[in-house]
This record gives sequence, C-alpha cells and structure tokens, in this order.
Amino acid sequence: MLSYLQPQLASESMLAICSTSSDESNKLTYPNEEDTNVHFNPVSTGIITTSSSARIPYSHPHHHHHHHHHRSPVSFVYGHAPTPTYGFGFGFYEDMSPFVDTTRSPYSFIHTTKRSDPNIDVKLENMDLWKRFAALNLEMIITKNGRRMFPTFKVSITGLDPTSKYIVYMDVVPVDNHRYKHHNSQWMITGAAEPHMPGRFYPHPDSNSTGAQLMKQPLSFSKLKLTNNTTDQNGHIVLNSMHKYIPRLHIIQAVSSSNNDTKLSMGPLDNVNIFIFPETQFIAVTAYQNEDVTRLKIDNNPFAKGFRENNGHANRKDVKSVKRHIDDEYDRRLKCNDIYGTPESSKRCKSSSGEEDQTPPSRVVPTSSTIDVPDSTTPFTDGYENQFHLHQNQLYDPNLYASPYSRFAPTYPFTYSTMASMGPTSSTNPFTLAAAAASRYSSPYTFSAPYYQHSN
DNA sequence: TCTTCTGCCACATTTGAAGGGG
DNA sequence: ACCCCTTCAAATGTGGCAGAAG
Repeated sequence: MLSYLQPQLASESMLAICSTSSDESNKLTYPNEEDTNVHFNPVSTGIITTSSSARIPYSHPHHHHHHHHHRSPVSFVYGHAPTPTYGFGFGFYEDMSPFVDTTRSPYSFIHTTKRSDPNIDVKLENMDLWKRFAALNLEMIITKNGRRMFPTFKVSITGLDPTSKYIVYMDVVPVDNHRYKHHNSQWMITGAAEPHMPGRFYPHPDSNSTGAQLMKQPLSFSKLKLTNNTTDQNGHIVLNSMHKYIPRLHIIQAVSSSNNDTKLSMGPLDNVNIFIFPETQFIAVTAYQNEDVTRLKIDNNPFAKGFRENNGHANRKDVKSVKRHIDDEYDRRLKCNDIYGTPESSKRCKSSSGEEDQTPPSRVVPTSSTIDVPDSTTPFTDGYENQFHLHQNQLYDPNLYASPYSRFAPTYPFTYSTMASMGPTSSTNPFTLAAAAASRYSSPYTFSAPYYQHSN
C-alpha cells in the first residue's frame, strides 16, 4: 500500500487511514475501551446534545501527545453495536430492548468514523421532524429514476476556517448486514443483505465555497436522489430495497495549489470529517410499508399536499370536486397577487425551496426560518455534469492528486460516465477519490463502532 | 401464494423564460 | 441599458393504484 503513494503523501496519517479495514487499525483510529472510564448507562440522567453532533476529539494515532489539548472534558464510551436480531432500533440500544423509541432516549450517539478537525460542528436543522419519523421507523422511497429524500438532510455547520475552501458532500451507507421485510406491521430481518454499491457521492451545490459562505446558512441536500437502478447513469445514490441505511456528511478542507491560486484540491485525507445522525436512519423501499410513515410524509412534504385530507384523493375522481379545487387555487393565486404589494406577503408567495414547509398542518405559524433562511440551492445548476465541470475547472487540480490515488480507483467499480466525457477519468474525479478514501477508514460494514457520548 | 416492483395518474410545487414598469 | 417584479407554462416532485414481476 505504501509503495503506491507519492512520497509527500505517504505520511503516517495516510498509513492509518489506508489500513483501517482491519480490527487493528480500528484501535488506531478510534479510542478503544481502555481509553474510556465511563460505562454506558442508559438510565443515567446525563443529557447530551440532541440537535447537534457531539464533538469527538480526534487523536492522531501516532501523535497522541501532540493532540491532547483537543480532548474535550466529555468522556466517551466505545461500544460495539451488536448485531440486531429484530426490530428497527438503533444499534447499541437493541442490546437492551427491541423497538426502542429513540425519541425518549436522553442520549444521542454519534456514529462518526473520522473527525480530523475538532472545531467543526454540525447541527441537523430539522431534527424534530427527523425524530418523528425515526420513531415510526423511517422509510425512503427509491425509484428507477431517483427519488428525493424526505425529510431533507439539512445541516448548519460551525467551526470552519472562514477563509479556507471546503468540499462538502454526502453519501449513504448500510447500517447493518441484513435484509428486512415488513410483516404484521413490524420490520423484521429476513436474511443477509445484498452487496452495497459504493462510491456514489453527492457533492453539495455550494461545495466550492469558503468556510464563511458555508457557515452563513444551512446547507440543504434536497436534490440528492436515491435509486434502486444499479445501472443508473445520473450519479444518483444506489441503494437496495428493504435494506437499512444512514446518510453521512463529509467535510473536506481543500488545499490551495501552490502554483495556481484559482485551483484548489482536496487536501491530505487527514482533512476528512464525517458526521452521522442516528435519527436519519431509514429503510429503503419501493413502496411504503407503514402507513403512519406515509401519513407523516404527506402531512409535511409540500409536494404531497395533493394527498392531504381536505383536498386529497378522496375526491380525486369527482370531476366537480376537482374543478372546484382548481377554482379555489385560482382564487388563492388572486389573493396572493392582491397582497403582493407588501414585502412580507411577497416573500411568502414567492416560491420557496419546499423543504421549508415541514410544519405539520396543525401548526399554523411557520417559524421565522421560512423568511430568513436563504435558499442554499440557488446557485445550483442542477446537474452533476456541471458540478464536476466546476470542480474540474476551479476546484480540482488533477496534477496534485491524480498520481497517489489513481492506484485506489480501480478498487471502485463505479465511474461517473458523464464525468468521463468531461475529461478526468474516474481515477481523477475528486469525489471518486474521496469515496475511495472514505472507504478505507470506514467500510460500510465495519463502521458499526459507534461512540456514545455521555455527559459527565 | 405472497412479496416486491413498475408505470401511469391527478394534484401539487418549482423553475425559468418572457414581459412590464421604473 | 439595467434591475426587480409579475405572469405563465413547462418541468418536476408527490403517493395511490393496478397490474407486472419474481
């Protein structure tokens, strides 16, 4: 492995990252049980953050003494998630009781695989909604052409270097090695999982931005799509139906190329930060299994308003009713038009980014975020091709990294065909490289080594 | 038989081009 | 010319449903 690396990158840190598929390396990357002095106790009164990711001090395997100042006063317990035998609980909890209601737990564990910059913190924006779904066992529809996630994965980031540029992207990885089925209103395991198709990474539209820009407003991954089409050519994330997954957020600090200020490149893999929110776990399905999940989606997803009770499908085949509905819509638009003069109403009537309307119908007043939150997707050109083109021209300097990683790329079967036609091959695509990098310290099947943060 | 998947549908939002006023 | 707002229509995002597929 070492011989594949360019000299300047064949650092000790690279060693640690590249070899983590083994148990030995896990001990290097994660604090092991000897490092902890607090045992996980679910009955404890300790309450930790539930809306924000916990801070995990990262200690370089070979430089512990250099990084002690990064350790937070919080103690951690390293727990190996037991293999769940039934239910849809969250890892460790299944040890104690099946079908855990995650919303009642005062704990939240962070399932992070790497956090190289301890200053970076990430908060899941719509945590309340995620938790309501998690309590029901969230299902995400996957389709041949790709389906968006709902709720939308939306985060706000703090602690970035304001002037440095970052690459921010998402992927979705298996939570366990099981295939599930829904039977008698319950999820249960039916067998072993199908192999996961790795390497599909979704770069955030604002990825080519400075830390200041990225921290300015929440980052929404609303346009990410999930598919079950293994031959997908659109760069969507490929999942297996009836399998359990969790999204991951990756933040990589970019490094300026020395001879060209406008080109940036992914830094050493040391700069990778990964964040996982257990509340965002879901089972991929081609059709909803639990009607409570369906109901909650309909009630909160603006695109599904047509299925809401009072204007919903009970009347869909009633022509008169449909016409009346259309007239109502016309009236509504007229009203909207009527009050366009006031700035406030103007904003409300303007198109919003959709996921902002996640308030249940019973809740009348939207939060101030409806008005204040900028649409982070504005500069998005809505095409992976353009994104990669952007990276090719402005962000990614192939000369800097093509060589060390090109040896890794062949281990990844997937290539962006659209990307290939743009110039760089999969071996020089920064996101393919990132995928290879990420997989080296976190194979989807070995990442069941969660941390449970426990307040002191 | 049973479970899972697909295509099409009605209803809704979003987008972006075109037009108008300042 | 420019910018901001409005309008409008096409594109796109939803879950239901029936039947196909396995």
